[in-house]
Amino acid sequence: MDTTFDPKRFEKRLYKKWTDNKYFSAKVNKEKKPFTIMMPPPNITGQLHIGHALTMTVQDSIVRYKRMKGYETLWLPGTDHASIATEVKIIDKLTEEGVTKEELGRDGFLKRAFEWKAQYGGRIVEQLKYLGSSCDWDRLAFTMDDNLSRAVKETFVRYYEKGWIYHGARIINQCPGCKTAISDAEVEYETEEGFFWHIRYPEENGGEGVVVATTRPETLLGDMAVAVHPTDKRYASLVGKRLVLPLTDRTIPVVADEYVDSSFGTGAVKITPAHDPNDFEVGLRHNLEIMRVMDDSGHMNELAGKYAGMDRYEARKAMVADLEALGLLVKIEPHTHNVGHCHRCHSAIEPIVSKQWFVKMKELAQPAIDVVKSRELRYIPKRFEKNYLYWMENIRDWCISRQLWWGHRIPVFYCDDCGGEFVSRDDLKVCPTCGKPVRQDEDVLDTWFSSALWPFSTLGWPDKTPDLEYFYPTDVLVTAYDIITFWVARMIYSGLEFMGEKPFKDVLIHGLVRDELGRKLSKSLGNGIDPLEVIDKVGADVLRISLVSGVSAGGDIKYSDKKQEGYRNFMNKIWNASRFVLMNAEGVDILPIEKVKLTLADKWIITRLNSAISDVTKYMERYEVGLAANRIYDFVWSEFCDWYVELSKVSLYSSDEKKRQATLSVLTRVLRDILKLAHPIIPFITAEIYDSLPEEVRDAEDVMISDYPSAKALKNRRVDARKMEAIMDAIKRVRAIRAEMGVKPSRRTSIYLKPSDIIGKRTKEAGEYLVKLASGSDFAVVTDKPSDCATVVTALGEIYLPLGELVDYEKEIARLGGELKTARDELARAQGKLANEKFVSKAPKALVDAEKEKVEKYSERIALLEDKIAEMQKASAN
RNA sequence: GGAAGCUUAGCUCAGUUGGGAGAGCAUCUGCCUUACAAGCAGAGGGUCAUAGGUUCGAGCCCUAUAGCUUCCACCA
Repeated sequence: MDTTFDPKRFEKRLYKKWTDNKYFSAKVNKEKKPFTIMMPPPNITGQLHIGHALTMTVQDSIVRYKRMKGYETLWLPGTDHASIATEVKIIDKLTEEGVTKEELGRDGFLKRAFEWKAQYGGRIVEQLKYLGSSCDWDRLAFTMDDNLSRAVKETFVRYYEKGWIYHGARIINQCPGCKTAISDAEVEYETEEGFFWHIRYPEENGGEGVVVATTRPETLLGDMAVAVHPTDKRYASLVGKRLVLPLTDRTIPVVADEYVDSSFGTGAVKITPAHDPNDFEVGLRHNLEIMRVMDDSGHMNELAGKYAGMDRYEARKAMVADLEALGLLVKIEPHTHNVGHCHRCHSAIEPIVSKQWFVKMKELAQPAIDVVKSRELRYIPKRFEKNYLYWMENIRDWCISRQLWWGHRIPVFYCDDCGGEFVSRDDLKVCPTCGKPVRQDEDVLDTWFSSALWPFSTLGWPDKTPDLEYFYPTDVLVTAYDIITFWVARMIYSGLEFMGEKPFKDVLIHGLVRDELGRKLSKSLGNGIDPLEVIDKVGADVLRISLVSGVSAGGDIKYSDKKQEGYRNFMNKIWNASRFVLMNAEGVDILPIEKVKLTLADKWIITRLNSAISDVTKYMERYEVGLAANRIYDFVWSEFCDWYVELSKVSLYSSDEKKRQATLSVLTRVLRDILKLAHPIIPFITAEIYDSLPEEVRDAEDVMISDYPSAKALKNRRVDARKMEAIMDAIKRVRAIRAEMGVKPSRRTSIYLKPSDIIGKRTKEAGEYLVKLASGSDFAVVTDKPSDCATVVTALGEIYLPLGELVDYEKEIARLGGELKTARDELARAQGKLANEKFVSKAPKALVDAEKEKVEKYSERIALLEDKIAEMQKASAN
């Protein structure tokens, strides 16, 4: 093995081995319980970013863990066509080439889109492989694959037949940039500094009329009324009268409607049913006509008179100027308000009345609410349920049609001849009624319409397949919180509706990746992190554990170079510790640890390993991958490397072959279990080292298909472990006092021990460890303190170090004085507690006993320290 | 306007039936001790946001306040 860890030497090779051997593939296997995760399909818009790396690492860690735990584990990968997002990207590219999508035509455009998919979809797959993702590549899915498209049509038809899909004119969010309708969920609101234009609408008969305040004067041309509150005295006399609509020759009525807030603006609102959702409702109540004055791209249409053809902002400017010239512009007031923007292209969205396809949500939503309320389907952490339920309970009908080309075309066919409208699973060419040619609806479906079906469409639905039977419902859905309403909710009601069963048992929500300053990572901020660059520099394992280590349910994680460096060092630590073990184990027959005579240190590390295994297992069962990673880090570094490897050198460098063999058996066994424990999180380095383990401890062809360690497999040796801990306490205290006294490490000294009861007969063994780890030259058990010695009071007993001239009496007295003070404080504290009757009567007995023990212990210690100090004072006087 | 989360060492964060505050990084001191200087040993550093309450006992439970973050709603 090389002296430093270099992931480039093995990551690709190992991944190839895993896929060649089909370790990732899952089949229906009645002997085993299934464990299934559907990968949230990344959009084929580009490449994976650091957020993907996080979510994929969490999923892969869970999946690898479950696989080692003996489940038939399916992690099903795929990509999403991402209708609008991808179409925008492709159009950008076409624009660079100087081509429009219209010039290409629908078929030409789709050809380009599939080429795009091949390129970017392929790249995403490559990236997932670099990360180490153990997904079943034979099942790689794409939302526009034939079978998934079939599922989409099936769904549409079934909804339609139930009367849950309708075609109607409603106010939708029009994105002038993407030139399509978008759903409510795709609108992002931002606070902007704008203006309130106060405009006078004179009375028909020449009266003053009313002043309305608006933030969008360009919609004035579509005004059909002015509304005031029914109880507003200021305008009571005007209700029912007609006003002249400025810049036009139309007149409009004043209506009274509860919707108006008298205290806001001027208390009079212009009503534009075609361009505002609230106004649309008001219009319905007052039987107003709908007059749409803007087209899909945000330009004024032919009904806008002289403003026709102008962009909405251009028209706004022109109209404001004209109003001013007419003396109808009363004032302009600065006004901050929220403006909706397109989630994709960031254009200000325009509410516009339009005929679109909708899904009725009320009935679909109810079971999806119930299943979460009853905790049959759980969010982890729970607090996200509240968000979800609020959204579901207030859900509005879902606008599913998009004026795009890339996506699933709406399976509705029109016959212009007889006026028939047909919904069909198959593509119709002619009208079923009159036999004339039909045309298909031009629009495509919202991209989430297909991803809503992901948990079962990928398993063969609408056919009843063995896969569906076995793997559905899936076990856990892992995703970030920003996608709950878009996607998670839609999968839940779709699963309940079509499968009659929830699509997953748990939803594990993690946060977003942020930089050191807590900012979102983005290209525009320049703080983006490219996962591939990180992998190239430090390897996939480092990236994985760096990401996962900050993850705690639902919280965001911060990524920094420091963190990355820390875990790079950790990998190196594992690498070198393994190197140490394997070098020493060469040529030695390794035995099962049950069959060898164990040292105190051996027994100690086994109890610690046991504890680590049970903690890590507990965390993994709860999907707390971050905590599992931390626990592994602590065990490997602080317990295994810092202590056990050092302690083991006593045996390894001894001439006792049996002892050597025993300790090497423990070293290799513990190392093996470390590799297994850590494998789900850092798969590459663990697999690479596992392959080099001695045959005797390797229990599988590859660590990824080996059994996960079990705490039950190891017998605990608590009593001896406690002896070892006393020795370790002594080592630490000796080291500390040497450092404090400025004793050079090169200066070894004798170590004399006046043992306490805890160590029993094993003082010789204790001495070996002390000499090795606490810079000793030799060791002896004594009953009295030799002269010119510093005293160290430890759990193991009193230790004397002959430091002769280095013993500074004054310093020693001060140091012991300090220890004395702490001991007295502790005593006082324990006595105080015991003096409290209520504590003694109410606290658990074990606790009270512990306090009593403390009183004894500290009393003894105080007496001892007082003695020592007195001795010192005597010695210094001489 | 509604809701949620966060506030613990200089920084990033752990702390899960309430029983003496932890890690990593940073800082300081000393070490090339034959796995590792990407390392080892030692040290300093915290009225656990503030104010109350419950309890024998609160970082943890309850109430209020402040600051930060996010989500939802969208009053022209």
